[in-house]
Amino acid sequence: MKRRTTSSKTEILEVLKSSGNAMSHEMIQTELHRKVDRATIYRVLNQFCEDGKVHKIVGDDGKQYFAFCMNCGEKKHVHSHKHLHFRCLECGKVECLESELSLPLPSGYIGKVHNLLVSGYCRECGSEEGNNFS
Amino acid sequence: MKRRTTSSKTEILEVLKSSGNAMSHEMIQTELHRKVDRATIYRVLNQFCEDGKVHKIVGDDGKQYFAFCMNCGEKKHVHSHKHLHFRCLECGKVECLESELSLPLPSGYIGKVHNLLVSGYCRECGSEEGNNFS
DNA sequence: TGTAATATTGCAACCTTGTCGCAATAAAAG
DNA sequence: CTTTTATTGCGACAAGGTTGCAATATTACA
Repeated sequence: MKRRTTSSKTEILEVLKSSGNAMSHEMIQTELHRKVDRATIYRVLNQFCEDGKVHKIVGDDGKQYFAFCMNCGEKKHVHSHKHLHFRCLECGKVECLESELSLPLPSGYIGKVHNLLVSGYCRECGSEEGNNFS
Repeated sequence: MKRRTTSSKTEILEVLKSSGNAMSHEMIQTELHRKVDRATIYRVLNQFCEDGKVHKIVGDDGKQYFAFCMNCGEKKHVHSHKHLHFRCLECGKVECLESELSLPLPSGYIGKVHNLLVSGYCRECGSEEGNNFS
């Protein structure tokens, strides 16, 4: 299966890049100028994942989020997205945090995929008037 | 809403306790002797979560898993399940790991819920003949 | 440039997970 | 034993994601 360059792919990647955050299929759809089918968006995103252009994180809301990931997208250590993610319960933003964590597994265990997410309130949403989360 | 003790509740909690792992609704259902409705299982599990008897972790498969959590279930620091989880891609087991991690958030960020999961191959599945994961 | 091969798209259909409303049932209090 | 009301089972539903298929668009190659 040789890949072909299409406008869907370039536009979706562009949206992810310029956003800088991890985005759900829905977020991407609303950012696209053209109307692109749901199935197509997923197919494109899964291709990007395979190719290591993008990585996926599953939220505690059960949804899939995809990120171009400024921190590690350029580097070549594809498929080792061992960093923490943060999802804001207020504004919905999902971002990659820089922190490279060490995750001690029991001996004999082999870790393949990392899904590390904290949800809560980001700086903007946590400091808003009226909000009093702790 | 005062809670009532029912056989569904006691049996489901018993299954979770004796398993020791985090279980999906489906895993629980197959362990129950009696037939209990899917909706009931979810309602019971969500009650347990509210009461701090059990905690929930969302897998990178998008499914919800519930654990009695031997490590912290007895202690009183309810709702602070900041530990790592491991899901085996081969046998499906989901377990709570002991490790208490420190998760550095950017300043101003407020973490509420932790969903920390590594998936891969557990000791038994990783060492089986024929398997050559790396 | 024109044509064939095939990757991609849109659409509809489908599956799974999880939730909800409602009537029937069962636990608890008196 | 009766009343109150939490719980259950059933069916229906919504959302997220995947798949099959025919139509379309890219690419390679003559």
